[in-house]
Amino acid sequence: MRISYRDVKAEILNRIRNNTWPLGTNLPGEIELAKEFGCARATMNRAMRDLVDDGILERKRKAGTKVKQSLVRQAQFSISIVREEVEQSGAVYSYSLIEREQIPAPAWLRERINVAKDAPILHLKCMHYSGKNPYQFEDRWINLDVVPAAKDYDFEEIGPNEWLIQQIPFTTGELVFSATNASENIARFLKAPVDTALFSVERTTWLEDKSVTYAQLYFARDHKMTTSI
Amino acid sequence: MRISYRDVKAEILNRIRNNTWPLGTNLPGEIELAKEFGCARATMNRAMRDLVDDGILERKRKAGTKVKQSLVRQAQFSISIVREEVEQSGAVYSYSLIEREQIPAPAWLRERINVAKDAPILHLKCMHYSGKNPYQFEDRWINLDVVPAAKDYDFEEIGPNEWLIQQIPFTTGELVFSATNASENIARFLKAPVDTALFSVERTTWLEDKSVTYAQLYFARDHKMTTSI
DNA sequence: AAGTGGTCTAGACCACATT
DNA sequence: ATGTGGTCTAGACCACTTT
Repeated sequence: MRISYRDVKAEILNRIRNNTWPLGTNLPGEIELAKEFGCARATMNRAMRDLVDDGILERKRKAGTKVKQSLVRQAQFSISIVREEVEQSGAVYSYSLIEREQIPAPAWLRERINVAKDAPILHLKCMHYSGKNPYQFEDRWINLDVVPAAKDYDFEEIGPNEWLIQQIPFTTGELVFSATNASENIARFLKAPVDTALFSVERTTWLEDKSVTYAQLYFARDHKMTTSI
Repeated sequence: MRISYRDVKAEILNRIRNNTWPLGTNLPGEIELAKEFGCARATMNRAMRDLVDDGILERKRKAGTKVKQSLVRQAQFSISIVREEVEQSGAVYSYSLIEREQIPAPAWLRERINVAKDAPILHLKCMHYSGKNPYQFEDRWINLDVVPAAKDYDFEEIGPNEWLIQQIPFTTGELVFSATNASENIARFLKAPVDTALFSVERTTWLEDKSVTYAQLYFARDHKMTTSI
């Protein structure tokens, strides 16, 4: 049988496991290994590139390939829109807009995202429900200089999260996960006692180099985010 | 100039952006597209496989390639060992073992991980520090049937997290992120008021189909976990 | 200047899923 | 049975890094 890049990956992992190639080892070059494994160089190359993605190997031109000193696992999870999150759990999703105001960018926001002084900002507060239970409280700020269409959209039916993804799907961003004690206000919306520990996410989004939106998301008590590694 | 798979990716993304290929569209086959783009089929293939990894396209043999209906972004972050996390922030890492006991697996643990009744378990409590500040409290349970070597290791110098990665680097597992109100006990260790919202992680680890370890990790108050997408 | 990985090509055959 | 993606090969040239 021909050698598959999967076979090559498996064998390389084996050699690392059984200490033929301990952590930190420099491996032979692609051409040499390909010859030893009896496969084409392209096959060896794909296997090794895959292992770089998996966080197992490091490669540098001229320097060669080595086994990473510490094998950090790559955890991965997908960020979907809230509605899909809820519906995937089998519950009925509903949404409600709490507040909508257009204001100049406050100072604290200008420290977080790159907007001009007095740039027009749309500030929205809304709730997402899973069945009858509160699921997430969303506090969102949209840069109207970048997304002027938001000015004319009422956000009564569709949440800003879902609307924005439809409008400008190709953005980069940052996610910050943390834990927050529920304020009186948020506690009321999420039907939890004040000071309850809430899982929260801050999300910042850019389009090219322009700041699109900043959002603080507070999940209902006991919310868990799971990922396999 | 020759067409690179990066060029192909960029152009495909452009066509999705400008609605040449709206969400959900079925794309032409590889051979046809490769001809149109003026590149080899292998190049087109690599570009498209990359876009599948990026969560943009879906491919099925015979059925063909289509733009995903909803573009869920893949957030990725690497799980390193605590010491490296701390040292990467520029602080000095230190560690201390609080408690070490060997007991039969309690019932609640047997519900979480797959261990035999009365299987010997090593239970460890420890603290990780960033400089003089508490960084993480770790409550860990190790299955001695799978990792018998832990029986003879004292964990005074090296934490179970780091030790386990050295011993059995190739494991699979699950991570569960949540927020917890600090118990009296944990609050003391993390030098935070009782009920402070703490970012916490549960980690379950398997080797093949055998349960290796279960850990509850509580980070110091205001801890943030960041990832770019 | 030289060595190593990065990528492209053209062609071939395989594997899976649908018809 | 057929069409589409999945992968392997052999060969070539390029690009980055270090010497």
